Amino acid sequence: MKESARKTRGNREKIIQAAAKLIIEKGVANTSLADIADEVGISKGTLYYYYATKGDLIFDISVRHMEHITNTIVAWISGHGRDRQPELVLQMVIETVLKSETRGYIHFYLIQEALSGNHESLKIRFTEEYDRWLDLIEQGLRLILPTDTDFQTISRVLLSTIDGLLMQNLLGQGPLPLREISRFFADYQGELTRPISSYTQSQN
Amino acid sequence: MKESARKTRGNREKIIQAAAKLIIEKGVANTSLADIADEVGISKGTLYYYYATKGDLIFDISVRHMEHITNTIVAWISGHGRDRQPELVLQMVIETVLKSETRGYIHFYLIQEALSGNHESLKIRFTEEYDRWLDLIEQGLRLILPTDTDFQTISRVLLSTIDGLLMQNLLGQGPLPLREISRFFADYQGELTRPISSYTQSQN
Amino acid sequence: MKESARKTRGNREKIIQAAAKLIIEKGVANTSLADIADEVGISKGTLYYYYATKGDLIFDISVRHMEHITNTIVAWISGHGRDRQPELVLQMVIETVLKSETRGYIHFYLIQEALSGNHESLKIRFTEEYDRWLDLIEQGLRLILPTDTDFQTISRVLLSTIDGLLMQNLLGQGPLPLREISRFFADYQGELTRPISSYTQSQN
Amino acid sequence: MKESARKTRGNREKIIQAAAKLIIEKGVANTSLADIADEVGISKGTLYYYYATKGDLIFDISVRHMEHITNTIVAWISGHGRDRQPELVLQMVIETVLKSETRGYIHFYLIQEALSGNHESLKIRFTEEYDRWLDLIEQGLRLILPTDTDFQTISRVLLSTIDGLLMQNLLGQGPLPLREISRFFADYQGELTRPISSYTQSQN
DNA sequence: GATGAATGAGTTTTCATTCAT
DNA sequence: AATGAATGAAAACTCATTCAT
Repeated sequence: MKESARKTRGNREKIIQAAAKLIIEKGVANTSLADIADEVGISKGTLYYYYATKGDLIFDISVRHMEHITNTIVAWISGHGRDRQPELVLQMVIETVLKSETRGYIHFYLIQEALSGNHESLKIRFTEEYDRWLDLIEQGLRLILPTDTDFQTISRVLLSTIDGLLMQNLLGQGPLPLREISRFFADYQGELTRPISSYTQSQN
Repeated sequence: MKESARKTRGNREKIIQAAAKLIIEKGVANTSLADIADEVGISKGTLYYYYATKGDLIFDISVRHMEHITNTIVAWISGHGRDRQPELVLQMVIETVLKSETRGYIHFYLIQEALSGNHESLKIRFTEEYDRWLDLIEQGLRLILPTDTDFQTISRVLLSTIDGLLMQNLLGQGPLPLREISRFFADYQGELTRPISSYTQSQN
Repeated sequence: MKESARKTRGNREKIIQAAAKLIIEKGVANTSLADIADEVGISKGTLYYYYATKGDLIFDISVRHMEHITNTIVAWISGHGRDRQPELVLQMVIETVLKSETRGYIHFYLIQEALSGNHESLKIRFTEEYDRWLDLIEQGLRLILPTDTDFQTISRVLLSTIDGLLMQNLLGQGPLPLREISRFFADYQGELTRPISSYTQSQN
Repeated sequence: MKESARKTRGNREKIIQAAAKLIIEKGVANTSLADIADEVGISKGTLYYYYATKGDLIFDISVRHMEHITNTIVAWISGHGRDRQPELVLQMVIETVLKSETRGYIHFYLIQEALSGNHESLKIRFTEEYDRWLDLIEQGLRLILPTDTDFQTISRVLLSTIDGLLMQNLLGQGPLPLREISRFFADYQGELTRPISSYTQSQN
């Protein structure tokens, strides 16, 4: 019992790792279940023993990926937030996401899958998680930026910037000026209280 | 000859329009050549008369899409740049990209295709175009932001933010605070000359 | 144009014939699209050019089969009804259905498919057609049986009997006493007007 | 030993019940061994401890089903035959088969399986049992119909009618006129001795 | 220029069956 | 007795691409 349970977990892990590797290399659409099974060294049938559907597998990978991101952000906040210069903290964050080319790429491919397939639940999951990330980033920024900052907005801009940079990075855009970008956010001095001039309603 | 040349061009146009429409709705991967042919009202065989390959068609669509973006940016700079408040100009830019949900989506899907398939030349083309856009945005910002701004960095952040917001928009993230984001960029006061503190090298 | 249209129709016909043949031999479930394609001498891909779905093909075969039965019944009524002994007419009808082992079997297999798969529309179609057959049989029997017969009931019994005999025939039940069965129906003298004794309500 | 033998029998019973339930709902083809194992609450592996093959299981279910039918007919004859009006007895018989929609359906699905798969022995078994049923029905009818009836023929017609009605019932054919059909058989007055007119040989 | 027909390689998925523990 | 894990063969279906007319 214990034996097989361990085996199961081990194999699930192997499958996830193999699938993630292939997805990072080729994207979800170009990674077939046959490819994954080959990579793990099992048969397609066995793969289906662990995941009833390709979608299920992708969902599992995505959830783990999101958890990883969340954990990483949390770790930064609690561990490194206080004692460093804002700029350096930000630089670390941004670089961590982009530098690990492997980990970064999968983020894009998974979102792409959430958007292209019939994966409504995956889409929802990502949306929820983005909200969580925004909250966490806001918390983190409160530790290193002046209190009169518009934290909500800067959090959104920071998160969006990271996503955008990731995309450009994947495209092979040359070296990104990460240090300058970090400084950009660290130096932000926008006053929260200034009245907003009206152009149109801010709607989506 | 002239006759048929005109016809050819007309059909190419129809194909592109139809394909773009379908891609916006379903993404590249879920749009088959049969779908496109149907939408145009021609046969698949005819489609192949105009484009030797699905990749060729996507490439053509992409190029036109990039040109459209480039033109739009240029128009903003030359036309609207001077006479308005920075904040309003930025808000307009951002909203224009995101609001036209239709047009925006195709950008993501085309990049996705450039990254997922064997479309090295498309990837390169996108990379080059991104550089151009960065330049243009920088030019535009020089007209509305204080001269001591780090234009290069803020341009990159702005462009990345737009890409990131687009992605989140596609995911169905609720209403984005576009007005606040515009103000965020308009209010940026970071000094260009401040020395950069060293953490690590800024590389990709 | 004419050329290809003819080709299309010809191939559709070939496919239907081949599929019918295989279904008669092995039933629908045991007849794969690969089998059918092989039998016709085309590729699976080509098969899908003609029928978008296995269900579509089965539906088409079913409709043709039903039409064939309907036509057969109509032919009996109009052609042979008047001038023969009731018994002989009935015998002919019953034998025609069962004798042509080929044709008969497919009826069972198609109904089986209608019941086992997700073929709601096929089921409906069969139900409608059964109603039509009941009407037609009733018309036919009016020509050969005494006017005070309960035509509706005897039609239903006759049709059900044929279905039941078909099933038993398929099972390999030895020679069926078709001549006696025909006489059974021909000799039926039940009076329509006798009051029905009440046991319970006659509901389904 | 006794202990385990009892357990074995108990589990076999559970498996049969579960399988029967699923077959009635979905037919044999749509009932997988995994479904059955789930329904019983055992593993697929265990299922194979009790039945070496899916075919074996189906065979066992079929045999029990046939026994059930046989017992039912016998019970009618011995118990209810004598003291009622023929028509009511017949109505009861017919309704019993069709009304219990649950039980009725399995008959069709099992025959379907006997015919579609490679179940020669099952086919034979059904054929034999049909002969037995014909005999029994004949015995029963002798108790309630006039002695000059052609019992063999009417038995066959009655059995076939029931099979046919069952099929139409499954198709969803509206309410069947069961009372009228019962009366049809009860009122039959065909003389056994009338010479058969010759049309062709009565063969299958 | 245009088209209908044909194809083949690939994809996801199902499932009865086997077997070591 | 029981089970979880593994498998392989087959199934339906998709689609970019080719080609004769």
